[in-house]
Amino acid sequence: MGVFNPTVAIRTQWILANKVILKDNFHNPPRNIAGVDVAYIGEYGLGAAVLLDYEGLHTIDEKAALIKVDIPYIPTFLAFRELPPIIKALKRLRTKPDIIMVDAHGRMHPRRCGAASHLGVVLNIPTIGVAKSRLIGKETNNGVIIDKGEVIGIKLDRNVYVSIGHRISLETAVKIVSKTKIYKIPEPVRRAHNYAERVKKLIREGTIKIEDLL
DNA sequence: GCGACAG
DNA sequence: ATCTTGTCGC
Repeated sequence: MGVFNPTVAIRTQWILANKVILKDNFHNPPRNIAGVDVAYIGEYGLGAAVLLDYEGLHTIDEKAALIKVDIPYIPTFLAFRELPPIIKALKRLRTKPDIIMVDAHGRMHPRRCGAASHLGVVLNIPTIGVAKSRLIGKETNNGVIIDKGEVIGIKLDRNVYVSIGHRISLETAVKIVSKTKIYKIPEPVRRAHNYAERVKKLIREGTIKIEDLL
């Protein structure tokens, strides 16, 4: 594990948080939407990016990428560990996504810079954060998540947290998540997760060589 | 100081 | 996240 500097990381997050656009800033509805996720194979992080058409939610493209991960998982600093493999996989998609759904929190973060927001600002692409558990904030009876008097996200169903990533309003983010939700986990991130597991299995079986995804 | 803590 | 098989049920 390489060294990780929390002080620098915190400073970076505040800077990026201030660049987040909290209103809709993209062609709505989008033509397509991408889902991203990361699986682990030893010292490698396997980034997965799946692109679907927003209309029928059909898979248009799916790409994977491996990269060595030397940063440990530390709550509130997930982006520094998972974004490298995710960005590498995204760059392999044949089409640039209109919007990206990330398997993590966005604004629902102590410094308002969860991995979803971090990714959106760095790539300047609209993003939405979808997590399966809470990181911060308190929930009101109606599913609204609040932190320091600020609405930072919404809780759907049982354990599906939605927050904006970048260039989108919370209202629109919730609408998009709801529209792409067939099962508990919305399709973009669900497919990215399944794809990552599928590739991971092929690697373990030897069908795919690690070098081919580096 | 104590408890919480995305994946 | 990961270690791991089958099994019960719609």
